[in-house]
Amino acid sequence: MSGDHSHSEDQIDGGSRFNDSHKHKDKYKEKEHKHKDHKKDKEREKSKHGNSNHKDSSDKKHRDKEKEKMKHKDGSTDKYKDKHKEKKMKSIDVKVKKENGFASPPQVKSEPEDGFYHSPKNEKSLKRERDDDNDSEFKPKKIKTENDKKAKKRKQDEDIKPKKTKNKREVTDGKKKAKKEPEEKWKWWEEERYTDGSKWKFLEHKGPVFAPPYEPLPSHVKFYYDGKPMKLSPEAEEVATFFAKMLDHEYTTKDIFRKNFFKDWRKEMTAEEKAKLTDLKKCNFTEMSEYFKAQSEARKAMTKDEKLKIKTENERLLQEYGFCIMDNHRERIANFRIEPPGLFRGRGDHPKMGMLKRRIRPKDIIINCSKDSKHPEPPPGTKWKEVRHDNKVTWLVSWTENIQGSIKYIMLNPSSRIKGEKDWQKYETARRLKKCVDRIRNQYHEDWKSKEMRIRQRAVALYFIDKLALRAGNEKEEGETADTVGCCSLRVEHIKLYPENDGQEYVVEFDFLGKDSIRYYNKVPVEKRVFKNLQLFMENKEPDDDLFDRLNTSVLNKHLQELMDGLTAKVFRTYNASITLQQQLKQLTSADENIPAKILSYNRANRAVAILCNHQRAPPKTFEKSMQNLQTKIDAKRDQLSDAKRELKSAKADAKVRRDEKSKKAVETKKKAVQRIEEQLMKLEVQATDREENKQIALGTSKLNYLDPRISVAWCKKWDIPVEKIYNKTQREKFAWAIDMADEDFEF
DNA sequence: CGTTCGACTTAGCAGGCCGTGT
DNA sequence: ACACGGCCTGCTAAGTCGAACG
Repeated sequence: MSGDHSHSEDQIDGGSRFNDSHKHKDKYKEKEHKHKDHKKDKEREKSKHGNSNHKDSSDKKHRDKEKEKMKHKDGSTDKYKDKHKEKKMKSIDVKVKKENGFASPPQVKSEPEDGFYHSPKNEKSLKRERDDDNDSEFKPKKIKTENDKKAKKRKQDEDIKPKKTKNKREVTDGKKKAKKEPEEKWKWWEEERYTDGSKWKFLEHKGPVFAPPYEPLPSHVKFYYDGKPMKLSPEAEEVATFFAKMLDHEYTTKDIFRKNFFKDWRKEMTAEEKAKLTDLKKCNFTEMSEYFKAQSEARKAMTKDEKLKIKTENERLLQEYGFCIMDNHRERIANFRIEPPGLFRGRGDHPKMGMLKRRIRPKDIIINCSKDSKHPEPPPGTKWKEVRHDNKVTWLVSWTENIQGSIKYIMLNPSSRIKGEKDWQKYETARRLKKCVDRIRNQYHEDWKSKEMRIRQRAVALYFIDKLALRAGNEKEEGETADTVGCCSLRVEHIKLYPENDGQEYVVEFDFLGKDSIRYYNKVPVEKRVFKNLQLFMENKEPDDDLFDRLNTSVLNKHLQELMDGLTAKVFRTYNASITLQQQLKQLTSADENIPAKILSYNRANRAVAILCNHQRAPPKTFEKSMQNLQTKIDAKRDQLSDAKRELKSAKADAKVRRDEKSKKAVETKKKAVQRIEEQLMKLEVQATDREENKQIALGTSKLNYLDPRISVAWCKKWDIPVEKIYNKTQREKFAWAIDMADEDFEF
């Protein structure tokens, strides 16, 4: 390989990093078998580069070489700065007292003295506590005493009130920012947090909602084998319907999918079925498939009444099972329905696609709740696998899934206290990184020159994580999952080095499949020293060898932990995402623009982050069409505008002649009309731009997971933009803490 | 020490809900 | 009132990372 990498065509397309990853799958497929045994590779690598002696000598050689070339370098390139231009770079005393000198006053938190509150026994403090205490903006303290009162009161009368009814007004009067927060909303962020590692003191819930039982097909819907109708046993039939439902999907044509499916299907068959059904190709599911399509049509065609009935029933289920009581508050559960059985479809080229995801029964279920709560009842005649009372975890229900053998959980909604606190804490950690990132960057620049290979590798990897916002890249078990990588698991075949490319020096081309098999493609100029190191790391390796053979995520994170308390690889993503948003907003927002234009700016800032984090999406199927529609609207609006202008002109002329009040008024009216239309036109145009730029970029992920909401809230307040323009209802619920506490001066 | 497990966050997509424009 | 399409929500897979394990 090497020479002709098969990407030329990709590069053409506008230098875009965005390509349909799935289209490229085949390329990766070939490679797949090649790098079959990683562990071995790694070992081999190690011995290749030997320990001490070999390594040292080769390192040294390079070191010397680099030294001379290194001169002009080092000052991080402008490019780099561009990307990370922080405003406050000056701090010379990067060192500072910082991230450990927490003065955390482990104050005695007053524990409400009633029934289910028992005092924490082990008072080991949590990271989170340190974060907080350490952070100036973050002061639950003063509120403390007050909180205690509240806490007590909370516990007795308890606001276990049924859902939120209000809200409505807040939307309607949108503009004048919700003057009165409905006081029923619990502001957990003004209260103390647990310091003893417990996640709750009291937890009560109704358990999960199971998937509805299988309903056998009506007898007129037939399955055919080898052209002949065949009645299947209910078990086999159910699995057959899973396949039938996916029939128009491309993956039912894939070998692996079919093979996995057939194998698992046979396990559900009776002996006779098993004997008879030996070839998937002879199976005809089309009648079943048609039947399901008809069903779904029928569902769409239901009357209002029927739909309403379903809706009501769903609401009932939600009210009954969708909430729990945690520490005296009624909190929304994220996923209270157990995943129904079906055929597993992993993302990308997944070796297990098509396998049967089995039905979860009560005896698979572990319930977690407090001892003194009313325990959820298993369905009649069944038993839970276990009921436990572990308040060191946040989940309510768990079970083990059969495809990967991993554990699945039922947990709370993002709007819950328990998720919110964690989220808040995450951003506080990122803000602490901001305080010492210069120091850390200096350090890894230094480490590029280390005589130890492992340190250089660590330093280069960290540089990628920082500069490119790559994920950490844990190793994965081969054959269990799609072949995807992150930073630490990059292989030689995933990068190409160009001493010079398009007039730039030391360019690295990345091309690999990351999480969810989304392709990461990027060409970046790097510091010379990085480049040289990469050459060194790649020496004598095969394409499927690990690029960083002396590094893994655990080593890296251990190192990071030493640099800053709570620092891990993913904190860099959070930090860089948030700081980028803040900078971009500062840079792109202009005071004199109207609201739609400002929102475009916001979206562009958001987009910059999404691009940084490589958050892609498939272009919406209806993209072209909707673009066209929009264009049509714009054209119409243009016509309307010129009409209005013409009218204005004639009205003016008229007024000039007549000089009476009435015609003057008419002019004013027309003027207003023109203005209004201009505004509308502009709004449409902005919308078009926004949409076009957003074609294959997904903003949601960064908005939800990487951008400190307080930055957005502050921006809204500063420019008098209603938060509703930025966050929809769900998002506002999730970020209620930020909306409540950030003012326009908030600085990330 | 490396490996596995457990808990929790991050991710894109399908499908349907709902608001908009006619 | 209705059709259309955009966006929201639910879903669940796929990551990260620390701790337990052997």
